[in-house]
Amino acid sequence: MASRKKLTAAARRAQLIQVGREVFAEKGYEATSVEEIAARAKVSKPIVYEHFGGKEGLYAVVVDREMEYVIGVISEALSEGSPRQRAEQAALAFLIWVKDNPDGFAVLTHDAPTTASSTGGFSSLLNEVAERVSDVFAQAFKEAGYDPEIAPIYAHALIGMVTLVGQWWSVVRKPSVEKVASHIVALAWMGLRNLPEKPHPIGVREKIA
Amino acid sequence: MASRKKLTAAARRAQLIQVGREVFAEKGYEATSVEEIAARAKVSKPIVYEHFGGKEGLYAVVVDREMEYVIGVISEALSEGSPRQRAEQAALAFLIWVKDNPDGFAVLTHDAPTTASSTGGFSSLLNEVAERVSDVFAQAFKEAGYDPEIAPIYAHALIGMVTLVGQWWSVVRKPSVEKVASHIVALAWMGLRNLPEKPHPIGVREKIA
DNA sequence: CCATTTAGTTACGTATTAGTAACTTACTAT
DNA sequence: ATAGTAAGTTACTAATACGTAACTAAATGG
Repeated sequence: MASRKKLTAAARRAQLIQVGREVFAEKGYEATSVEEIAARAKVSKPIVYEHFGGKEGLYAVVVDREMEYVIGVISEALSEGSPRQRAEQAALAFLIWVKDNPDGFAVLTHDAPTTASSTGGFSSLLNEVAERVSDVFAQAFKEAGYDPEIAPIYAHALIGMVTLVGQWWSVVRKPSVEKVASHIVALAWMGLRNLPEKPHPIGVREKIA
Repeated sequence: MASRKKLTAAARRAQLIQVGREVFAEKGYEATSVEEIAARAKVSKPIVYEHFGGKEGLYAVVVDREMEYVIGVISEALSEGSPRQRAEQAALAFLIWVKDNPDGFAVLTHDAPTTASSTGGFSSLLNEVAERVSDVFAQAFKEAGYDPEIAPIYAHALIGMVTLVGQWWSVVRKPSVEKVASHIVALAWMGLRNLPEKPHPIGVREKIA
């Protein structure tokens, strides 16, 4: 009875996706109720069913959008430049995405519904992102004539690195993403052994390699 | 009515912890019902309440045990040797834990309940592990006279790296943990830039650094 | 062998929530 | 204006799950 205005189907759909992403980000899939989404959109439950068929439907749409977006951003960042530049661009792109789109990031880090997991086995969708990046790596490894079996190790390592740092950063929000990205890339590129100037080594004792 | 035998309180408690860990590992906190836990333990629901007060109680116990264990293992691995040795030992210790205790690992990877999050903000408990490792790093950074503000970046990066690789590995289970650990450590220590012999660089083009 | 304790069970009460059926109100084009 | 349609609501069903009260069966010791 509050807001007596009506939206077009498209507009309401868009709004519901936004609100849904918000709530899924906050509570995760299982803990969110359709009713809460409806309430926050100032609309009644059946509307959600009208547009998305149900909870899973809306979730699927939200996830798909976010996945496509982040994969696109990373792929593009990875598409040209020297290897190091690619790494730098990709890391920065990912962190900027985390910064500008915390809800989407949260949705992908939370547990996926136990049932409808498309690429079964993984609990969080970011593993799926890692899988897709793995393919790119495997390709590169193959072309370079190296063992493609170990490509996933590196792909997952790098994604995992950026992901957990992103998660940490999205809570503390300091220092700047650029600074964080530079440190990450320094680590990934130079290794702990010989980090340049600003970024410093991990341990106290520096003797042996 | 099936199994007409009785266990001692301690034994039942131990069994319930084990079963609970199993189920929480499979479905995550929200999606598991105490009824299922009871059923799998071939026992009726109130027993669970008798022993742990409820779902959260059992979950808390399971999590606490697993946390203490993995933190202990990592701390010990980190306690002596050259910096590189420490890193190697820690990574290997972590991966071995993943290998030998996949359920515990899964529990810590899944979402924690939205309500009782002790160290609020984080969704998965492994972030908490990272936090505790951060402290160790910060200490080392401080003693070495470097900016301790950036220590968490490296700590989270390393843990994230090992975690996601562990998650991937716990699904494919190949190659051996030792091999995986060596690759990870090579990456962390040498960086992508100059990986030794076996581990090869990320990109195709090798010109510029 | 029987009494007391300890482990375990059945049966409920209450609450939440996914999903649906039937009805109503705002918009729009003739 | 008004007929028709698109958007939205109320009210309900069915299922699931947490938690508890009251009761029962097995072990243990005198």
